[in-house]
Amino acid sequence: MNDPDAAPPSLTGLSTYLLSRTGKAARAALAERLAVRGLRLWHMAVLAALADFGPHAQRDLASRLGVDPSDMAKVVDQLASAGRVERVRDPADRRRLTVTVTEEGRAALAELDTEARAVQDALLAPLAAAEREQLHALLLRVHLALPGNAG
Amino acid sequence: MNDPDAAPPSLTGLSTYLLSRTGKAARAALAERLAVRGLRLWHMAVLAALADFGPHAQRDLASRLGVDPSDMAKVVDQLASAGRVERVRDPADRRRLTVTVTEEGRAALAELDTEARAVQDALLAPLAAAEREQLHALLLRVHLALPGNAG
DNA sequence: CACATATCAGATAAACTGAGATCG
DNA sequence: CCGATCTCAGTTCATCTGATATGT
Repeated sequence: MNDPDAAPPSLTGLSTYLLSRTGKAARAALAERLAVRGLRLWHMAVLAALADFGPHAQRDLASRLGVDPSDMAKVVDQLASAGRVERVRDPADRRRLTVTVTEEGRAALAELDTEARAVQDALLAPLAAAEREQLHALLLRVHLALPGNAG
Repeated sequence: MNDPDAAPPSLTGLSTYLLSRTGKAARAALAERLAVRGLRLWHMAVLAALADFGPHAQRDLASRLGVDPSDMAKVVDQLASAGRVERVRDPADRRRLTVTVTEEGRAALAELDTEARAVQDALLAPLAAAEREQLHALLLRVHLALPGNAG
């Protein structure tokens, strides 16, 4: 009760504060795990987008993931250097670079997903399985309504 | 369905991703509102901690909110310049600065809370009232289990 | 002397901005 | 000529480190 590190009720009474805090903890925990492989969160996001939706122009990748095109250039460059994606000029529009995930990329994504599940299990440890599903369903609806995620 | 800006299911299937994304959106939306008053999120957090728990040594404020003491020095300094908190030397231990919220500070906090509620209403618009309470209860349990928030 | 507190200066990483090169 | 794509360089902001001054 008298925990000197307890958060202010004025803040914990706000769902947005809890979202912000738990989201930050989730991100930090996963980022730490990816760092030991020399990867960052955007690397995983790019691999996931390519695996789920197939090859993208670099511009479309940036748009889908909500990241700046100039930053996407660096991320894709790093993934290409590691052999996890391939970049080829689109013959139909030679401004565009078509990015494709490689087999190494798919394998890496599978491992990253395992890491993410482990982080999630740790984070959601206080919740029972049914509660986790509830939480996920609620979050999914909130996420879908975010600007730029229109369903 | 073919929305070119839809997020990858590999990611939206992870609750941690949804937490991270919605949390970021919540933080950004509130930060934008506070910015027009020349405030940032930490300012609100400090005011909330002082209002909820009474005066703190600056070091204890940093510890409670999980922010670096060197950064807390700046935040408190800005709040003091705006007359929202007061700093006095602790006579019992003259290394310590006891920080107290002023009436202006309390008034500001009330306004910030109104802003936060508005942001929250917008963010959680897709959910019914009972669902919002469910979400809040689940998040609260996850938050309490985070390292440094031991209850 | 060892430790704690507050503060300052600098490092680091993430996100954003602007400009240039290539191409449609 | 205008606009889109990719890329590089630089800015901004938050967070973290290190060092210093003061006090216990």
